[in-house]
Amino acid sequence: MPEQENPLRDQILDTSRQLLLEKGHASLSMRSIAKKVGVTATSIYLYFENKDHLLHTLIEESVEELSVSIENAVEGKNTVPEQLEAIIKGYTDFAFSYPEKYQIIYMVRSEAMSRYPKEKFRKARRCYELLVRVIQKGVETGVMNEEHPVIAAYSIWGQLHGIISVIQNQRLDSRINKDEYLSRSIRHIIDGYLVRTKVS
Amino acid sequence: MPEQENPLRDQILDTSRQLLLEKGHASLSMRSIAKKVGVTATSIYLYFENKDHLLHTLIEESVEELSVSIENAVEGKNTVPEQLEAIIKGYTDFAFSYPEKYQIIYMVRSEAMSRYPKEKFRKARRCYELLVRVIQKGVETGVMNEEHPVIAAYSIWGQLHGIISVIQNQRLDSRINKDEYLSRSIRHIIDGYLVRTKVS
Amino acid sequence: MPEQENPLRDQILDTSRQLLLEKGHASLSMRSIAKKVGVTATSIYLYFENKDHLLHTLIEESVEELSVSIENAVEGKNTVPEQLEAIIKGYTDFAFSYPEKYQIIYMVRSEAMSRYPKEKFRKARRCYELLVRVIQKGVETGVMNEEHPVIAAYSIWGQLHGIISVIQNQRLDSRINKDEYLSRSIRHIIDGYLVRTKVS
Amino acid sequence: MPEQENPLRDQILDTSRQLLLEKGHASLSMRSIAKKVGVTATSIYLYFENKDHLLHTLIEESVEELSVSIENAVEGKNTVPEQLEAIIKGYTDFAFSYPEKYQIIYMVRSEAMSRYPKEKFRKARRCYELLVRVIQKGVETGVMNEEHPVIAAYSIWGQLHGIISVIQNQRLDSRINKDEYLSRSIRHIIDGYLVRTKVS
DNA sequence: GATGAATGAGGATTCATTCAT
DNA sequence: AATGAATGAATCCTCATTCAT
Repeated sequence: MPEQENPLRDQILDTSRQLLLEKGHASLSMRSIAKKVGVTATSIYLYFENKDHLLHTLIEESVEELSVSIENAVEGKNTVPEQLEAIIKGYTDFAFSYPEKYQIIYMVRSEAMSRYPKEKFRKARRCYELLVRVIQKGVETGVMNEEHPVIAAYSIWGQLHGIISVIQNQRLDSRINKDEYLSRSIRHIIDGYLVRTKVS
Repeated sequence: MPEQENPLRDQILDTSRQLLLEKGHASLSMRSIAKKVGVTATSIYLYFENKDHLLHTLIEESVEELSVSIENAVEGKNTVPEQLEAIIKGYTDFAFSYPEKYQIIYMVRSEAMSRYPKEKFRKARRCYELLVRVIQKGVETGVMNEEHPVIAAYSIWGQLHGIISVIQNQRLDSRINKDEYLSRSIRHIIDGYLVRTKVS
Repeated sequence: MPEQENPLRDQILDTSRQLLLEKGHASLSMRSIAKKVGVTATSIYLYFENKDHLLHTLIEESVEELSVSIENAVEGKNTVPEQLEAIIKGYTDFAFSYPEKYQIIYMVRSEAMSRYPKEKFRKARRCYELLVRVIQKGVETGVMNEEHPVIAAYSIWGQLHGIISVIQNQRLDSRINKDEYLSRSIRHIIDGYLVRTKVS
Repeated sequence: MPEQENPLRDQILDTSRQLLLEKGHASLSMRSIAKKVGVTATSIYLYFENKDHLLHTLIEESVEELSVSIENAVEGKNTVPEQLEAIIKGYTDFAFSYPEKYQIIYMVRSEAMSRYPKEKFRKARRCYELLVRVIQKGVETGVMNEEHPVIAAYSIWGQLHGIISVIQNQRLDSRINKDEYLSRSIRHIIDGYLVRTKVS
């Protein structure tokens, strides 16, 4: 049951994402979306009950796509380090392939989020669970040493999101190459969790 | 040129911070600030050219205080691991002691930041330089192994900010204790940078 | 030319009346009617040229039914007091049996009425004429004493409508029983017109 | 403590009343008021918190003035019939001297009234109480015969309002003279309550 | 220093209506 | 006979800002 495809609906979503990234969510108005799409503001209400619903759809779709990206990345990987790297790669690939979608997940937080239906949060939790399972397996196989895999999962996610934020919010020193920053940061994050074998 | 001290000016800034944290930046209006302060909206313009300038002052002051917090924390620490921990402690202490100030540094990004005078960014860089120097010393003394200390400094900062964001944006799983999450995450971050001696 | 009977048309009228009473005429929109009926707003335009025409039809039908109610009530009554009471009973019975229809006759005045075709007013006059004739007969038989029966008829009608309005607009003191208020008021109205025989 | 006099505030109220009478309350918008007054819609909000407050002020002022009109009219009258006639005169004089104010009391009912602060209703009750007392005195002195003076008061008021409505809503037959209609109707209303002495 | 009055632009949303299908 | 898509005008209201005082 694919969300009933509709070109204008999709265009509204795309444009919203674009404006959200360009101008920030404070400047995202129904009017501005409509103007950029080339329709009347009224038309948006044919596809979305109100602004909140539009924003929620935006979030929901992004969360869904992020989950898929991670799940695809991890598929076929067998060892824990490989799986961990894959999850991280799936996450960062999505973040940089679709920065507007990635940022929406966090950006619209304060206002719209407070009215975000609780049940939809659960969907978002899907990818954490994948990460938790990998960590648990890591503990079992001895490559990790975590008392609380759930906490560890949230730690990894937090660190990763922090790194991505620094890049996407343009807070990185201009002399630093973004890719190098990203890969080195990831290396350090992973290093913080893998039990290192003796350096003979 | 000491910032011309003025009680009303300070009150405006304080109230702005408070409202920013309480209601979110979307609800921060000149009127609401004025109302809470107990003056006319017009009065704010006697101290700040416009809303942007007010927000920029808010950011600037927060950045300054954060720097001081970090510098104080590191004072008197001699070894690199101690200094590193102190910097992180100074950073997180500030973040959780003055969440409204901490969040302002990042919160107001999208809108006001685009108009934030570039020169002021440099002030913010002061604390990174402190961190960079510690890392350099770590490399020299052999407890760290970083090709590019500047990148490493930005990595640590990014990771830390990510962890704090997760907590402050209320995205942490409700079953997880915040303090435990923070301390464990910090442990992992540091672990990712310190060369570990043999586990015999 | 019987009003072309059509189930959807009737349903639109019924629903409009219902909404008018439930939500008040300010909330009566073509959309809300359509939604409740279960059709598109566009469909209403197949049966009514526009909102005004719809409202006018509503008024017209109500006026017609009110007339019938009065005429039925008076049928078979022979004496003037009996006929007068019957007319009043027919009027009030209609008002309280079909409050939505009764109120429509007066409610929609301000806006729609100004555009209400004058000729349709004449239909409404039918029941006054009945009342006028009864009063004339009352004068002839000596139970009444009116120089201008037409004026008297409008007086009775005005008073009656006032009483009903007080009840239906919920302006009656909550301690007063509605039925008692109505019957006592009617008694007083009639008393004001009947020549009273000596109180020996 | 006179309502702080302000010319623009008064003009807004006057214009609102005028528009309310001319176009009906469905067409009364903040914009239309502002336009007619010659200011921006925003300016209205300097004097009234919102549209409801404006309407409530309108109602309140009218109720107050009506009360005063009635109280003034009855002053100095000593006998019950005189007092009764005076109350009615005070009521109708107000209704026809300031039709826009009179109609506001009833017109804005459905929507704005539901949000009308309950306490303000009590003020409106003041004039009923005056009427009730007169009726009680009438019963005591034997010129009236009412079991329930309160009900009788509401009856008189209802009848009176009905008569006035017929005139003001332009529902009177064009052949009938308004003043004659009014005076004759009042005569009949009063006749319905006074115990008539024997017609010898 | 501070205010009160005013504005113009813009916010989300709702409405009656039209038109092609 | 009915619909779905679209519109333009209108709704209330909020905002940052200005200006004379």
